[in-house]
Amino acid sequence: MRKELEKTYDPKDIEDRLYQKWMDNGYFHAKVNPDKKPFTIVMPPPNVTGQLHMGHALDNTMQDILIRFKRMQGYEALWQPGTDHAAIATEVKVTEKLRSEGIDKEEIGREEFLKHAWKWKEEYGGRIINQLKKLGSSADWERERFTMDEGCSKAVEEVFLKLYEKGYIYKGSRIVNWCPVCQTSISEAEVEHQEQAGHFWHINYPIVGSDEFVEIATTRPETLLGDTAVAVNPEDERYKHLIGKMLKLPLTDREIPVIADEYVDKEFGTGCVKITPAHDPNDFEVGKRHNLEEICILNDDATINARGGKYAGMDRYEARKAMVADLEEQGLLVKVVDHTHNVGTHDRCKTTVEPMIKQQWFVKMDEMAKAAIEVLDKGDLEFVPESFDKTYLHWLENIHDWCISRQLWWGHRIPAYYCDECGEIVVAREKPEVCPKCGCVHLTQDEDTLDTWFSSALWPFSTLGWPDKTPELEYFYPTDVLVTGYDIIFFWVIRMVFSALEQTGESPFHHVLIHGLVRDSQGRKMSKSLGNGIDPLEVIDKYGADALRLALMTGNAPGNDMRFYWEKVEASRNFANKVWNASRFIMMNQPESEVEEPESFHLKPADRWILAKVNRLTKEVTENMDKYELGIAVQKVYDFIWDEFCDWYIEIAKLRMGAREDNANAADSADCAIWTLKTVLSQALKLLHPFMPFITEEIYCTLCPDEESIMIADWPVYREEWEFPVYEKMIEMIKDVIRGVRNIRAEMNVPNGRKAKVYIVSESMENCEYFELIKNSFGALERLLYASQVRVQSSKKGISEDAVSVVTAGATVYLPLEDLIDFEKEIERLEKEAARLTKEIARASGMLKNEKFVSKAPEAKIQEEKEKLEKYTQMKEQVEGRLEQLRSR
RNA sequence: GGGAUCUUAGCUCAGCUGGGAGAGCAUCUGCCUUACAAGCAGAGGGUCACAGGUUCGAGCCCUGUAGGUCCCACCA
Repeated sequence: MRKELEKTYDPKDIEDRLYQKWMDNGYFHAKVNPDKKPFTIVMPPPNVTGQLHMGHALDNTMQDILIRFKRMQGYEALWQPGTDHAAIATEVKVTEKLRSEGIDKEEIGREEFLKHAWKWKEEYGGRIINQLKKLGSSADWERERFTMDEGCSKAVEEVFLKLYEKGYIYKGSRIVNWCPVCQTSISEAEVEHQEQAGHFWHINYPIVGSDEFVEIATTRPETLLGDTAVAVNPEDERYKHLIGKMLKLPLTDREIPVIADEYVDKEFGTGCVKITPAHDPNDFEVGKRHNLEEICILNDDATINARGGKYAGMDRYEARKAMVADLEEQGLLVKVVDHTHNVGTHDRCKTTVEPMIKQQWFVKMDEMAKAAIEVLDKGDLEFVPESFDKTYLHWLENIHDWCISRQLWWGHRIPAYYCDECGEIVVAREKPEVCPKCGCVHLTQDEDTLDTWFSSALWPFSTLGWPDKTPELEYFYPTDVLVTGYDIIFFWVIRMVFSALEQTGESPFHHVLIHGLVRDSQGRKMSKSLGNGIDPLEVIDKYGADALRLALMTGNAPGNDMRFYWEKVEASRNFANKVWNASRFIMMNQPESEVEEPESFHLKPADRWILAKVNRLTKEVTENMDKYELGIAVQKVYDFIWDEFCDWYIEIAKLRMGAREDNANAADSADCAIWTLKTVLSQALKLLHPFMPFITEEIYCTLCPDEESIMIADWPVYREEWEFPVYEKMIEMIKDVIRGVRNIRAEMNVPNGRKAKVYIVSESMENCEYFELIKNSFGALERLLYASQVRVQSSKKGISEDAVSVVTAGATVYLPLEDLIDFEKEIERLEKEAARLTKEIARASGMLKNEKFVSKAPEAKIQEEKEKLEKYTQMKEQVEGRLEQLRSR
């Protein structure tokens, strides 16, 4: 059956239709199948409220490529998808939406708010999933999960309970990072350090019972209100005498002691540090060591609280201003010095975080971190590229306990209950009927929810049914590879690893394939505020999903950032069109009846050459896929299809098609070409399919109407019987001749219409028993050489001297272009060529004369150089001979 | 302060275990050659940041220097 394709490839015509077909046929669905080996990837769950951005596009393209590749290789390939409830992100959005409707979150209360949030989730949660589908993602949507669905919530509870029982989860009053805008605690990973220009305020604290002062320097003068000591280094001679003395704390009626602590750096600042245990993590530690009072002076919104006296109610910066003014008035402000320092900000809202003492829930990290370090050391977990090992290890080696409670409503509520009577804490799945301690029936659940990453940390196994021992968990877990950006190694990768090790005893994945960021064309991060983001859907709409995918995959190595260029997408679209048209050509030449596989001895050298090429390509692509070198793999397919298959083989085949009617031999040659075209194309399409799923599917199914889908076709394998070194060499020789002739004609500005005779003088070719085959396989070789006639002979007998000559490795070619030839120029050109060859010969012979090279280099390398030397020597002889001839005219 | 990474053609980037510098875009010259002008055939263009070292041989390995980017870090 012969089918036609449209002249230009239009992705819009096919993408949605094919995606629907794949869905309808259930190709994406993976099931437990003991006859196959499993291959599993869990999709990093995008935020339910999210919109597809370039980062998603890159991340999911990579995963889809791997999944499609493995599926074709015969694995039971599961790509487990889902979405994340994204605690703060969603809560902020829902709150904003309600506010725009005039609804106040606090007024309606928790339950009402959650109803709205769920409604929002139902409404927008599917959006990003549909966008992922546009990209061609072959995830198993039947298994789509949500971090707050029943199963995942059960896993969260289970883990919380287990860790609590083990003592790994505890509640404590500790310094946490507090976001005054979001009004919640956040973890260390969520704090972004930003360098900011600030000041050092030098303030005099009067020494009680003396006229003297102690000068301290601070970047946050407002915290003075919470000072409970001033510390100096015990070795600091300047201040030794002050230790134990009391100071009058300015602007207050309190007195605070001077204490000695190693923490103080003598060299920095004035060497005296004000200690505010309630608002600084270091001071907190100092305070613990010296039993200092912790005076919290801030409200949750970072206004000064009642402890702040006259400053109470002011915002922290307002208070700072007022206090500095007052200090100045009292003559206690010594000086103000410019000072840039790092300020912790909340990564979501960029608000400066305020360290505060709060009752929060923490996960004890030391033991689990140790296990996570070991698993990498043992090699059960590998980063690609390896350099991210250090990032991972460094974080784990310096890890602090993880603050997991959030003062939010949208999320997994902490399964802890407090007895209203005796205050007993009960951690349990269900609210207890009575307090186990005092028997009181009034218990209240903890108001807080869990960090969103607490649930995503369980994603690789919670989605497969854990804590139940499901067949899926048994079969698909641990997963094979996790694909994600380097920016979330801390947030997610690490937490998945230690959670999985703790709960399942295994690393959740064997490999972590890390990619970089997609930046704009100027190298800036794409961001909403800059408005420089490119919407992947717009790209897909304009150029097709395949073009976007290819653009994201080419010219980029694992772990590296990349820039987005429309030109790159355009180039990818052009490639799609190239593939499309090559296929169109083949289909146009498809005879009515199917062409049988020819007897192998019928195959012409060019056929064997391209088979050998596609065979080698298969091997190389597979190897690179296995190494996660997706960029290299697809580049190879691209080069093969464009430079070898289209530019050479199709051109050769064209000529043979044209000659079909001439005789039986020509018809046979044409049949061989058709079979080869089809065979090579379909193999190349398979290799390309993971990268460009739509176009390859459309062509494949048109080309092979009996095939159901390329998605479920077998991944090609390397075939010993497709090695044809002799023919390959031959074709490369002819290609040299053709390129040489084209080159010279272009240089001489010979119009294509002007045909010349071409004499190929070559002993190796003329004597070659296969030469007739070569001529056959190129069909009318004349065409490729713009020749009126092509002759091959072993000597230059009978060739006019007034000819241009081209010396190639295997032959010398003469083009009698008498009227065009400029002998001066011709001599000049040949002299240049001779000089070049002389250099090459010197290089090769130099190497070969070097005893150390000969004795140390591998045999193959030596052989290679010997062959080169021989080749160039021969070529130079030819050039010299020709020069002599021309000079003696 | 620690660490990672980068510096290759005008631009953006590849270059896998060391063995004669590549691609895309851009530029220049010819071509509407009946699959494709989203195309075809050619051309020009690079001391691979710099300085040492290892090696028969270095874009690649080692050391240092300079510059850029990123991450981590409790110096008030």
